[in-house]
Amino acid sequence: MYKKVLISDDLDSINHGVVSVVSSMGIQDTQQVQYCDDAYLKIKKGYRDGEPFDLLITDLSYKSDHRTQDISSGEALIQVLHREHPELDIIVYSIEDRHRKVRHLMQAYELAGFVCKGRRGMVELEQAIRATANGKCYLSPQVQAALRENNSLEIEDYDVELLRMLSEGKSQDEISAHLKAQDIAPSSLSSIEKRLNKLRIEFQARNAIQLVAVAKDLGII
Amino acid sequence: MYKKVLISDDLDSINHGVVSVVSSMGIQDTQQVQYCDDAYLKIKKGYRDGEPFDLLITDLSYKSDHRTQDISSGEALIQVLHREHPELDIIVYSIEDRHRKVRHLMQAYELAGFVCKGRRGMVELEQAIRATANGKCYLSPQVQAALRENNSLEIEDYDVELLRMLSEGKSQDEISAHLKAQDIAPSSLSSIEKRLNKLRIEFQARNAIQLVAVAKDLGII
DNA sequence: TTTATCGTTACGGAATACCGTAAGGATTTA
DNA sequence: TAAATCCTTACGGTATTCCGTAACGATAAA
Repeated sequence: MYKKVLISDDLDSINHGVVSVVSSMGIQDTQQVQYCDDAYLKIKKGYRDGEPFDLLITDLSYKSDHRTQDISSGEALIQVLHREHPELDIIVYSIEDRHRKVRHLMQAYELAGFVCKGRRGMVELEQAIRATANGKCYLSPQVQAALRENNSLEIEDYDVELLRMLSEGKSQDEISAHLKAQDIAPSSLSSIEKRLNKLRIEFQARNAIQLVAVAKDLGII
Repeated sequence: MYKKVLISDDLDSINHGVVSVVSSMGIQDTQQVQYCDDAYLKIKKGYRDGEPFDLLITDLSYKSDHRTQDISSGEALIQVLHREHPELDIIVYSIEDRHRKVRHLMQAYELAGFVCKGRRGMVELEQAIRATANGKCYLSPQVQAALRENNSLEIEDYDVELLRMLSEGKSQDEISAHLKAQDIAPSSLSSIEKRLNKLRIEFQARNAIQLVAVAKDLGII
């Protein structure tokens, strides 16, 4: 079982609940933070002092406030920690349940677990801690299918950029000009049309308006 | 001070935190539910038994699951309770902090308070309970400006419906036909164009794509 | 090397969105 | 009542999107 656990969530009510779950499992050394930067510093300090954390439970979204942060999102925190300390177990505890996103996170950062906040979130979180402490990977039931699916058509950064510019009101002509100016290929109006057409088919959208709406719903932009 | 409090939030971790706040204030009779329908039934039962709740603390968004619900959102719950029991104090405890939405809820349903889930959410919730128990209205600091602002141009249900249909990929022609079929006026293509043009100006959008994107960001659709 | 495939670009036509103008009707104001 | 204002609708022109076709070059396969 884990000895030293760090809990990071910006909402105090969530943090309160998670701490009580972890404590009730007999883990003595639990600390909690509300900012990603604090989480990073605490984990770094743990390594420096020779008493490293062996589990991080973190949210994904952190509301920004008056305190300016170097690390402003849970994913950014996970990314840097996975790079610098790949042996640290990380469980995401988030409202996120979109399979595409879950799969991306699990695979890109080799997460120990992913628990969806929900009606049984605390119960599942306890199961996740027990499982991952034994080296097993844990996923909340509603996202267990995430890893099995292989959405053949992956969205590239280029597509996201197209969708983003569309959502900012740029015409396809302007997008073409912008890409040309930045030496990004393909940049022709025709190529942009073609790519957007592919995206429309993929997301079953009838026009660019619905495409952007769907992309927003899916969290792509 | 309140004697009997009902807490409603679909996330168990949030509920856990709110219960501990309320209990720590010395309120003995606190109950909690995770579905809007349950909240409604419990409150109804309280009145029937002659021991009504005098405060409801509720979230706004409830994730739907296998249990089909008559009341599927916090706003729907608030609406029906405000109509049937206008004397019941209601505090919303939500992640929502968009002023337009907060103002709408506060004014339409005469809420006792609105607390934003955040880093100090539990502290603010306690303040809110103390304030509203004394008949005062409470708003979290970050939304206190909501009531003072008077966004002159209000969005009507009609506009929302237009934006919703746009986001579903309908052409303006199809929207016109749909409105005509439902005997909703104005329904001419020209009127729809004009109305969308007004919305574009209001939201500073360059075209319908950006308009829908902005409307989604603002939570209008 | 030759062939096939894929990605990029160009072009043209149809559909749709965007934008100004104006007529007619309903409502409000003088 | 008469005038002014606002709302709805129609119309026409331009811009943009949508969609099919095709040429061209790069890369991969035979």
